[in-house]
Amino acid sequence: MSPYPAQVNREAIIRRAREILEAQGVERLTLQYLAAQLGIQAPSLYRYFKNKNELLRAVNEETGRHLIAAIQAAATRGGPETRILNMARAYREFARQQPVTYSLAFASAQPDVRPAPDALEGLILPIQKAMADVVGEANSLPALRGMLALLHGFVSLELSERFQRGSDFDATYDAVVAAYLRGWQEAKQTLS
Amino acid sequence: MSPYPAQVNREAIIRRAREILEAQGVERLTLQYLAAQLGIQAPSLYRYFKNKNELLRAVNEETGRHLIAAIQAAATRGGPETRILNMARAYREFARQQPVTYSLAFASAQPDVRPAPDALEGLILPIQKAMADVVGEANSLPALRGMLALLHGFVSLELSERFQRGSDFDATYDAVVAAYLRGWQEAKQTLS
DNA sequence: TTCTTAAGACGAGCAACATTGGTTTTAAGA
DNA sequence: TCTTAAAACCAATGTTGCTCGTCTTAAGAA
Repeated sequence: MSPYPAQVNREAIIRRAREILEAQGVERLTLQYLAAQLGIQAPSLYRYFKNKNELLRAVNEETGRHLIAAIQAAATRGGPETRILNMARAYREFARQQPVTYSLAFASAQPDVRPAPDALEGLILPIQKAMADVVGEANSLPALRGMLALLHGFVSLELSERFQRGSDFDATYDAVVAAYLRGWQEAKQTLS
Repeated sequence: MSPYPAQVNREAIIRRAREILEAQGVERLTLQYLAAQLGIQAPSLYRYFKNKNELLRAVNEETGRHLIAAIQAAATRGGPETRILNMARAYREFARQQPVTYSLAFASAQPDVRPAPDALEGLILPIQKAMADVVGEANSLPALRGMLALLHGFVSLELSERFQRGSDFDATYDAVVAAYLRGWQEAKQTLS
């Protein structure tokens, strides 16, 4: 096909970039270093990505796909409350296992490195579904948004060590998610 | 006192840096540009800050102080639930009015630019106090953490436009905060 | 008033970085 | 064997954070 078999491709670049991120941190992910790890020169990366931000966006969308997979795998069985708790745990587990890529993908202020919104739909859908079962269709959307905020907020604060340390985050997390759900269920009973 | 009256000082530098941040974005806050806006040269800034990260940390701690003032001003009157709702609204209002500085201070992944934990104690205390009144002392700490997560998470997702647009965020926010509080109150009743 | 002094500002320059343009290398297909 | 075009490279540029040594200036001592 091609008159010059490529030594790399987008997938390989993204994979290596994510490895560098988790193993050595964001600041080590320079184009020079990434290229060197791939056995090529930095300018060659521009064959595959318009610029560094586009590369980062691709990395973040890959992170999004992994997170989606983790969420979906956690929502296989049980009632809606159980599924939500399991998804919430999987969400936090994912962020704790891949803190650098998670932060880069979901806590970055830069607009042009964020995953495209529709690339994250698979993340929202299973949670939305279970939430609708728990709190009812009427409150489904605001309840979902609060849940996403709660998960992302807790994980962000935990990763950036803004909680005072010393207590059991696992139990706190479960309790917080449960409390939030209870609050919406209470509303449901009140309104119906 | 000094044999050479300074043309700038830490406060003036921090103030100008925050102006640049909100008016022109993070990427415009380079040492060269900041210095030029102050009428000095970039190397002179190193008289006042060890490096750029220390400058950013000072900027973020100033942002923290402003946020604390806004929170405290919002918690002056009313019962605990009212105070919490008002503080939550003030928190979001602050972040919406100063999105760049807020994101830099509280959504940044860089550890060494984050405000020192004890610099944010004034932020936590009033919320903690009101939370204790609402959910009881026993659950006070986990409930507080969940509340902080909820506020920060909601604001972060809203600022980074990760909610699908089109609905009333004001009402959603209030409803979400109220639901979370209700959930803990429910637990209190159940346990007592 | 003159002199000493040290803080404050500057100029020059470095290394790391992303990015670009032009050139060379390579292997597939004619 | 020759043509071709993709892939990789080399050289170079502009920007950035940062350092070093030097000069400038006004306060306080003489």
